[in-house]
Amino acid sequence: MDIHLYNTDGRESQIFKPLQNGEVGMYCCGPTVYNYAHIGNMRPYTIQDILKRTFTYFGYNVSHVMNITDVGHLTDDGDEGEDKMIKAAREKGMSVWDIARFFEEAFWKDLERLNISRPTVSCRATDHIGDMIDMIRTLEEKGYTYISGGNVYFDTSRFPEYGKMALLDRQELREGARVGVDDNKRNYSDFVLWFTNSKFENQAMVWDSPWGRGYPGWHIECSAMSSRYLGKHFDIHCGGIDHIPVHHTNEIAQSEAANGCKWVNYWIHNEFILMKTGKMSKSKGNFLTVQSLVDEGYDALDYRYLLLGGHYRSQLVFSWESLDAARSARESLVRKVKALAGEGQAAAALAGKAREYLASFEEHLVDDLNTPRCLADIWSLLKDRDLTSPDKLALIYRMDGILGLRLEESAAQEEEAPSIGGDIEALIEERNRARGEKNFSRSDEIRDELLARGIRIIDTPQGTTWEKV
RNA sequence: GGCGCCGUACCCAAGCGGCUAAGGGAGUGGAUUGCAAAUCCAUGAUUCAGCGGUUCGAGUCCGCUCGGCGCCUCCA
Repeated sequence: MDIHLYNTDGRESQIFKPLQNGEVGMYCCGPTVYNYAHIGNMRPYTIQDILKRTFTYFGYNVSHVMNITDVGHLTDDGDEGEDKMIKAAREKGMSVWDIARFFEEAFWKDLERLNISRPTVSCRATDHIGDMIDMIRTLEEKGYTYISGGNVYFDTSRFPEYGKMALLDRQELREGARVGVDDNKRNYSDFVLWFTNSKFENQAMVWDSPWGRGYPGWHIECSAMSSRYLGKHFDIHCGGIDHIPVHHTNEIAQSEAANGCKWVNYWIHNEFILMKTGKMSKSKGNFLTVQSLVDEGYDALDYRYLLLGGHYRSQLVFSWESLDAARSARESLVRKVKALAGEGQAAAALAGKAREYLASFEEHLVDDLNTPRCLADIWSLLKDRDLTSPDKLALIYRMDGILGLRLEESAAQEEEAPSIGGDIEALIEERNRARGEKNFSRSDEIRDELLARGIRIIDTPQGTTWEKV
């Protein structure tokens, strides 16, 4: 089945053609580990997870590489400001190395809670300084660099295709609109490959290099590490839409200049999650973490559902109301799946109308990952009276293999009795006795009491059960 | 100033030239229930910000107006 993806390079939907039959190499920009990742950061990882599952579903072998940026970068725009890692380290009273590991662990935990599968390879920038130095040397040998003010710069005027993917030539950039102009640069768009001349003090992470002791510029890691793990030319590069004009533009320039060939075939960029007050960003402080949603009583998967409810290339404004709606929908799905599972096993094979539903789902999936439609397919098949329960279960389990809402797992989960300082069963028995005697004030009293302790009573024709609120 | 995106029911959100404008949440009515919860059934835009235009046919293409947002070297 053809997989259609919107390629930023060309700004059109294209049929995915792998470089090697049955193989996909994808590189995804990973986290900068000086703080917790926020829920906006989780959108790219979620959609990349969907993309990867889609390829796997259709039989591809996926090599998924993600970097961990654990080298310090700057708090301010341009070459001003304090190193973020050092700032965090000072504030937490930890070393920069410990800070990096601490937030990296927190990141993996968030991915796990959102049911995002781990990349095939995750690579730390600090483990690949040698690769970066090698690449800078190659660029230097080929004449793409110059040294100015103690730092090594990439000379963008030597790379005629600079900014092609980002369509920068169409824009009249307002130089210095937000950022101080670096007088050491020959061209406005030039960028640092290697710093030896730090503008801030106490740089904690430094390495020896042919240009002196220092540290890498912030674009080179992705070029060096992707080439190492995926080769000089690979299929897909993913990231947030904000990376298009600078980070990815610079990555393309230095990679293609160094490698002497086309670097990436498909660029997949996700739009932003916004707060009502505007963009969510670490430096603005108006961000929410996965943990903060959990603290508010939500399941991380409620957020995954919320993300899947919108298309990845559209902005999505986060609100508690929409998270509530996502939670209601997800919990309802789990209940329905649970009910179906109670009726028997999933069908071993799909036939007739069930196949039509699967076909529809697949069609929506390969249409640039139209997850809102995929969710709609699930809801439609649930309501279809012509499908048997085993068919529905089989379909849902299969579809959830892509959507990753852990429906099977959640439905199979036995409710764990919270400790309420008493025996739930005994109270339920007492209540049913009261109901039998039509003593409803007593039975309602017991129900309210249990509800206050987090247990909701459910009367069914088959008897009384309970669930955690 | 330049580049780009968006405006679809009470809310979120698909649809991107052609059957009756997906789906979810909330609401309402009914069935069920001692009452609830859950579940099931029913119910929702003669209409897609506004105004023009192109077309046999337009949320869907073009222009203008109004409103919102993002980017222009920290950023997913």
